[in-house]
Amino acid sequence: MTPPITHPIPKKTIERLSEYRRSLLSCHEQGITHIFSHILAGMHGITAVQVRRDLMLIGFSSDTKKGYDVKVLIEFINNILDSREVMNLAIIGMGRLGQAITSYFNGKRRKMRIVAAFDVDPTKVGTAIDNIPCYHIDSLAEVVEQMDISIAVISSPTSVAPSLVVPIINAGIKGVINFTSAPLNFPQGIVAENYDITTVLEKVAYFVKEADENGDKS
Amino acid sequence: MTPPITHPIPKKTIERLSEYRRSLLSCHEQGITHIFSHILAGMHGITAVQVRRDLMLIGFSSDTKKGYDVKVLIEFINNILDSREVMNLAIIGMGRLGQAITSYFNGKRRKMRIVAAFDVDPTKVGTAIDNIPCYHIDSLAEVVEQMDISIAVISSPTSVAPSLVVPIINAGIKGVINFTSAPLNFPQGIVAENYDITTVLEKVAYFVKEADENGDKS
DNA sequence: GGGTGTGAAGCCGTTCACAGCA
DNA sequence: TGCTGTGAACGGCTTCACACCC
Repeated sequence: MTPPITHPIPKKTIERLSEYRRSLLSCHEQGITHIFSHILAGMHGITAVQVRRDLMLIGFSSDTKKGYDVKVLIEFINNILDSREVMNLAIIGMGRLGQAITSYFNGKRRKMRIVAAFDVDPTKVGTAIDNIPCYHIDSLAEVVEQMDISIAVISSPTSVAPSLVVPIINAGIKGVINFTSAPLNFPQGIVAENYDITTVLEKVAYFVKEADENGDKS
Repeated sequence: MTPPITHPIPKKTIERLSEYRRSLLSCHEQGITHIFSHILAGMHGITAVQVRRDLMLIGFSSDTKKGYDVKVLIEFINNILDSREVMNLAIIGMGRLGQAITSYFNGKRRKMRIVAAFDVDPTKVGTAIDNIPCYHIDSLAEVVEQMDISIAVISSPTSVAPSLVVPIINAGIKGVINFTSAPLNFPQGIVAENYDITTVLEKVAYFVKEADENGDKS
């Protein structure tokens, strides 16, 4: 049932599919069986055309004019986004941010699971936090190999983040999400996303300031 | 010294300015006084042209050909990004994510400060966590008014996030960063950024899967 | 009429290519 | 020569406009 995959799906569309899916799941739980493009769009503050275009890009179309079948669409998005096998993730840095991410995330998706944490704190190493076993960072390569981990989430202090790059590469990690403020460069072949919380705060602050100074029309 | 501000600066450029600034500050600490565009670019995994274009857009240019003067450039970016007065922020949801954000952020920037937290947990309300006083969410409007808070960071459980929208609007908040998975719609006039951690994880997972299935050239 | 699917146009951000300057 | 500044080309994403279908 996986669509033949025509041509590459844009990054932005992938992001929105992930968001659509969450809304659709929540609709499904509420017993909603069909949904119009403009309703789905409204939930996300975007236009109906945008939604329809995204669905077109993934090759989805509804046969009926009563809106999209929620259950069918969820399945379709699952087929696009989810990997066949469960994808295993590791958290590097099991401080408050690491724990927050773990508890926000685990259990939410069937095809992704945070299976290991890494830290240097001797009070954490060797224990399990929120049911996630915590290892010393030095054993990254072995554990990644043993547990078949493909993605690493960096939630360590910013200062130690740069020193993680080489170990992560050597461990054979395929994807990285970096939540620290240190911009990290990984070689071609590793999917990396820098997701710096400080930057968002500063960005919002800037546009608030701008709105205040200028266009704040009555 | 604030530049006359020609025409609106793109969102993406603002994000990068925030990132450049952090790198420049770290260069400055190390005693580096001048930096070439291609060096700065390399730190962020982008091209030198991109850096120069960004600086062009904010009206910065170097008189010397020995690279950009680090200190001068930092000051220039400060003038763009920072507000004149300190901007006060509130955290809504003082769980692990809220605490993590607070400790990651506070003290980092002179012109932004997290000054209050809101929660419903009676063991938290009335106390101070990491030196941030914690109030009950019901007193949002009063505290926002009293403390002159303009930005709210939502780090509550996803399930309660939708119920925060109206109180936030009524409290007169000007900017919102939403870290939950619930897409929130705020009216025109409020700067809002949805910053969903789950989406990033799913996005990276997708592109890892894609790289695995297709182009993984030797 | 109210909704969907989609070519074509438009917009925005990045990259190219090159002029100018020490 | 090596770096900066920038008009122009390019490419990706969004929006317009409209055909089609219940």
